[in-house]
Amino acid sequence: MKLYNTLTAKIDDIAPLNPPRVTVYTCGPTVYDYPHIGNWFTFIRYDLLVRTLKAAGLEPEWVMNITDVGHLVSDADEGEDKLEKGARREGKTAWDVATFYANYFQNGLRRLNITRPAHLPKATDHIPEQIALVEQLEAKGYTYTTGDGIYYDTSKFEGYASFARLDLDALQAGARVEHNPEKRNISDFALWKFSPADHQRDMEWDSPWGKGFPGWHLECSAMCMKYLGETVDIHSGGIDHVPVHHTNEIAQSEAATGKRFASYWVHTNHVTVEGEKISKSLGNSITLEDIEKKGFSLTAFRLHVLESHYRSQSKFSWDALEAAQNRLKRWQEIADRRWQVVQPQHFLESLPTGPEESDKTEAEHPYTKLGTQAVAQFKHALQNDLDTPKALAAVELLFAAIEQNGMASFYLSALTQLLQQMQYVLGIDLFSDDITTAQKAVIGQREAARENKNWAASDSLRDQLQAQGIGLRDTPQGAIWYHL
RNA sequence: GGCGCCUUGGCGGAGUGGUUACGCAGAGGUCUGCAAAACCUUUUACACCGGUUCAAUUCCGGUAGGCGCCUCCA
Repeated sequence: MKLYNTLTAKIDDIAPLNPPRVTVYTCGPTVYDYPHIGNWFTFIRYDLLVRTLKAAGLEPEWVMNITDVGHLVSDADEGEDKLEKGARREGKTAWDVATFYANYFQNGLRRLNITRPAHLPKATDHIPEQIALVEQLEAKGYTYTTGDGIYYDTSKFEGYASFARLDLDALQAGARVEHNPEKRNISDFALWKFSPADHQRDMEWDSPWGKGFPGWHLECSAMCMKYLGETVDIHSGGIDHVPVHHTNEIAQSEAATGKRFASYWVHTNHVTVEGEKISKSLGNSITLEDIEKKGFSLTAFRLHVLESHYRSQSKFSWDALEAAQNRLKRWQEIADRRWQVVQPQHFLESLPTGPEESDKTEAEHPYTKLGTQAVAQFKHALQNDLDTPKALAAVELLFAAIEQNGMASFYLSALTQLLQQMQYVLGIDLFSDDITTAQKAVIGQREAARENKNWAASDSLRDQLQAQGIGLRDTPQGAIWYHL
């Protein structure tokens, strides 16, 4: 299994600390509003990562946090807490907002067939752990106090800039936002923020430094280490987290433990809509409900996500989603043909005959090999940095052969294997049930009616099946059915 | 202003120093009782300008355009 590692800036072989166990931490959602498709792109891709690790014979233990406090409007710890802001907008408390959107998020995981992580810890359930981490950092001299909180002194952590390859001096010169003037370095960030004097927060806790709430970066370090140990194998998140959030997580965690925080860092790129990034202010935050409202299935959406590589900046458009839905429909029809094996005459003729060639059976036939190749290519593509577009091309390789040559018996094993892989690794289930004996009988009757050119009877039988959700198409080899 | 990425045919999207990616859509044709498919064909695809090379879409340099992060955001 190979993955691009932000830490080393190259594609690395995954070697977990304690194989076959592999620990995976993902930065989850901040539950202050409905997630948009960009968020879901990310979570589908991490689901893919976990499923692929499993398919590679590893035993992933996946933890995804839920941020329900402390994520300020700016990632650099300025501005208002998103939860408190959301609460004001909706006329609820921050606690209500967090609960509502956390539930919505977990529902979304189910709807999109995203593997449920082993743990989905909430920041508000881990305040003591976070306070303990700040105390550790304080004891080691990494912190200082300002009027509004306890800050981390990034100049004390050697190599702070190296993970994201930051140019701190340039950052200083280019800063466009007003920062807390008490900060010693522009990159310093809050570990613990004091509650404001002028109003009462919904969420606040006592701490050795006074009443307040934890900084956003702190929760991930604390929960990751609590559930997965001081060194996690794979840490993942959106690409936007590289320069600030993950850089700060590394600084906090490694300063506290003196150990490497994560061996592999995996980042997904963002998706654009109409060539622009998704943002609340641009009003292009499409939700799952919007997708369903337009008549698209969430499976089609999932397939669309998998049609691009996770590290490329992908594009979302309704046309592209429609293309994915059409493709999915075609695939479902091919999957149905698992039940309709017909040995095409031209294959039988092309098979070698004669006693001296009796070993050269179907297995060596080029058409049979094609199926084996497709399965191999599929697996290889995914285990090589999650190359889903290439994996989908492998699926097409076999599916096109079936469409062109017919559903011959020697495609059956490859088809079944690919359908299993798609269900297991891609999370797209194309397995369908066979039609009933009665339905098969109807098809037989219709064939007979057609023989007799009794078109009225033939059409009525076809309508009868259509009402049961079975479509037919006539071919020279007979009728092929599919689920509508 | 700083840092980074990208530019492939109508759309989406891989990949490669010389051989069809793939999907969706469009056009023409074959087949067809109807329907639905299927099959075949199809528009000089790799931003532009140089360079390296026997050969570049694929490597190097530059130009133009787009995008992302530093600020709402995965």
